[in-house]
Amino acid sequence: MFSMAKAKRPFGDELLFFRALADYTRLRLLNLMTDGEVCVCFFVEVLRVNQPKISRHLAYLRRAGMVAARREGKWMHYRIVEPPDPHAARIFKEVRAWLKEDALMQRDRQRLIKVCCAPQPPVQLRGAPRPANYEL
Amino acid sequence: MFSMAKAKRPFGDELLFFRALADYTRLRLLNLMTDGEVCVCFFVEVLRVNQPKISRHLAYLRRAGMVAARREGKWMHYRIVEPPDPHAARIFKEVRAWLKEDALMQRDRQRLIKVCCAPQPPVQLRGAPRPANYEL
DNA sequence: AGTTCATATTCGTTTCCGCGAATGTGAACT
DNA sequence: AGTTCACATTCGCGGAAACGAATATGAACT
Repeated sequence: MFSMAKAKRPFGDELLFFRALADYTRLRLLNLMTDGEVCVCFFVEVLRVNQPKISRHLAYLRRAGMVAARREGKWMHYRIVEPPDPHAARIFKEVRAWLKEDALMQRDRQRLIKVCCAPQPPVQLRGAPRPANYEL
Repeated sequence: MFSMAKAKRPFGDELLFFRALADYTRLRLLNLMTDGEVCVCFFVEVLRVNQPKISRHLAYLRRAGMVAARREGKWMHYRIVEPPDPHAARIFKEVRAWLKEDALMQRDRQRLIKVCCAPQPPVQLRGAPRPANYEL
């Protein structure tokens, strides 16, 4: 499954891994998942990015073996998973630690908390399942 | 100098870093420098890639703060340098360890040794300064 | 059955990146 | 001065990646 990508180009696994990290939107998505799984609708609301773009980038991250999805009725929750390769896993962990210190990324996470815990959530999020660790 | 890239895009440093790693030729170049500095002419010979392409990718790596150059007469030697950011430095170190285990990368390094230590070097390399740690 | 809502995918366009070819630069010579 | 050699940069082109808009899928309802 992870080695399937090797067929396309030489050095497929490593390239797929680094290319997944070489995009601002994808880094923002990973950052929002640092404290647990998050529903797609929250990504759209917090990042103020249209929904197809979010879904496309999440699919990219899933192909790279960095996230996994879980269904809950109509909603999809995405969470970070550890890459099978030990080198990739160590790098990935350090990347997330890097993101955690970045000022822009911190603002994104604060906005996620704000949206989740608001007493009156935005219209688009009525009844949406809140991310883990952000229950009221 | 390193923060200059931030002006272009948000999250400039991190993106520049990961994009530098998201190319097969650049990974090969980094891999060949694992044991010390290497002259440009050896990159061309070992990777069998035309010279402007090598120079362009080396310039990219230098902009990303991953390599530094040293003049020696007509020749230019490139070496790996530690990125200033501690997170980037740790990731970078782990990346090189990853490359070191890859089969294709090992073949590249063996070819570098072969070219350097050949009793009769190829015509293009007559008199070229050999890389560090590969003296006859 | 149909409808709605959340998400995924396809489509066509644009934008960006890497490429080869040609040219430029700068050092070491005659 | 000019020439040669090693490397850097510029140029225009082709392919890949990201985009917005439209459409498809799939689950939970009436």
